[in-house]
Amino acid sequence: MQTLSKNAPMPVVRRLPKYHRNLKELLEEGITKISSKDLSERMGLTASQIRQDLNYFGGFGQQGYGYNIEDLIKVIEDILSINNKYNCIIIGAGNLGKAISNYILNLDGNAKVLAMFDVDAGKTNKIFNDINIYNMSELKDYLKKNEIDIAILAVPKSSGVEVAKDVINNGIKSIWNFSTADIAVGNDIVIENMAINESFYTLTYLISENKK
Amino acid sequence: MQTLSKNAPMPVVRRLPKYHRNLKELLEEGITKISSKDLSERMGLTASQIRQDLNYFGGFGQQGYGYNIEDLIKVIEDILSINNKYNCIIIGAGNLGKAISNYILNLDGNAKVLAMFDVDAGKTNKIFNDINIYNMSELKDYLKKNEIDIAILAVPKSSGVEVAKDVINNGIKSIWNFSTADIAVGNDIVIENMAINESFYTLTYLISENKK
DNA sequence: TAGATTGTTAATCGATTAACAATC
DNA sequence: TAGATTGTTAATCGATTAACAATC
Repeated sequence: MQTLSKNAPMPVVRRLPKYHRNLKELLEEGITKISSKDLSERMGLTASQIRQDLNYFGGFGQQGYGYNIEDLIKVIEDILSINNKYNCIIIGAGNLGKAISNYILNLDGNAKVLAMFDVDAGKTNKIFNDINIYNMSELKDYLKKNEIDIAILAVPKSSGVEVAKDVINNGIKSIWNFSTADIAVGNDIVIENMAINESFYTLTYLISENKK
Repeated sequence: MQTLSKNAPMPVVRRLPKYHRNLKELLEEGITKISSKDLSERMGLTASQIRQDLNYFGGFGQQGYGYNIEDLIKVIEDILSINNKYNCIIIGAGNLGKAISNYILNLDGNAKVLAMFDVDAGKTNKIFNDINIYNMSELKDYLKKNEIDIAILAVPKSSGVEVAKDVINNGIKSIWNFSTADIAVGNDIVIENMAINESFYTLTYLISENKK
């Protein structure tokens, strides 16, 4: 199916995974079609927003009927490129790196962790989830020999910027950053931050507001 | 200092931790004052936005001078309630729960994990970061006997909703949710989601856009 | 005082909601 | 056909940027 993006706004893009998740759940419940109104009630959005969001990418519904759930799931997967294969490495083999490895393992096989890296000799030369944990000194060589799509940063703040530079210098074009470091990248590099600090301090703000 | 919030918009609130982080770094570099213009260049925002953001909470700068960094840090910490004490428990003592425990340990002592819980007998009755890991069956009793501010959910999607209900039924008012479950809460409960799915699929979207 | 920079108002831009004609 | 619901345009709302008078 042709889904020509008219450069959708990021708030719209970030809602797509939520649509995807809810539609998958509906399908599991045995439901095959849904109207924007019913979906809006389930998700706590307006029906108008759902129709507006989807129409950034195309007209996937049918007047008088609604949306076919199975079709819509495929469309969204197509837009988000969920079903491509992503080869990943994780830098940092502590609890965080391992937790991310578990998360990716539970994904439907579209992403795969091919290697993990750590500076700590106590963590390297081991296997986790069938994945080799290499020493950081082997990173450069590894990236030369393997086609890696995504470098996942699970390192302390102190080494975040340096590690990011390292992987970019060795050809990495996309970074998923779990470190609390502020990483500035050039225009041809994609970075997505899991901003744990922002999240925690937003929570403490909301707690204090909630008490008022 | 009086900082009367005129109900600041959430995008502003979520930028405050970034201001905080950058100001802390500047202070460490030995800088004591900064103009909105200089800060905007450092952070990649507009000077206007910075002034606008801060003025939701009060006038903390000085014409012709700029902002005193130390003072501004304190103001932001006050707004975000960073320096309150937060007693936390973590549900889920796998790699994710442990990673979160490490993160909180590295915070400046404002938050503390008092207990961890798990269903897996192989993980319970152990100690991690000096924290006891209890069985989930002990949760209810624990919450009766201890004043807990934040329940952190590091459980699989399948049990997310149920565990959230559990903690709320036992008096918890704030949840930091790392599970991929969609958790709906009442109006008096605060929830902050670390939406890993949204983040990953946004990354895959950006990667595909980047290739165009 | 002159220069710098804020706080704040006004203008613009973007995102969400409402409305409704098109159409299944 | 009548009813339902989309796709899309218009209206509203909110957030960002620009401009500038106030003032340190």
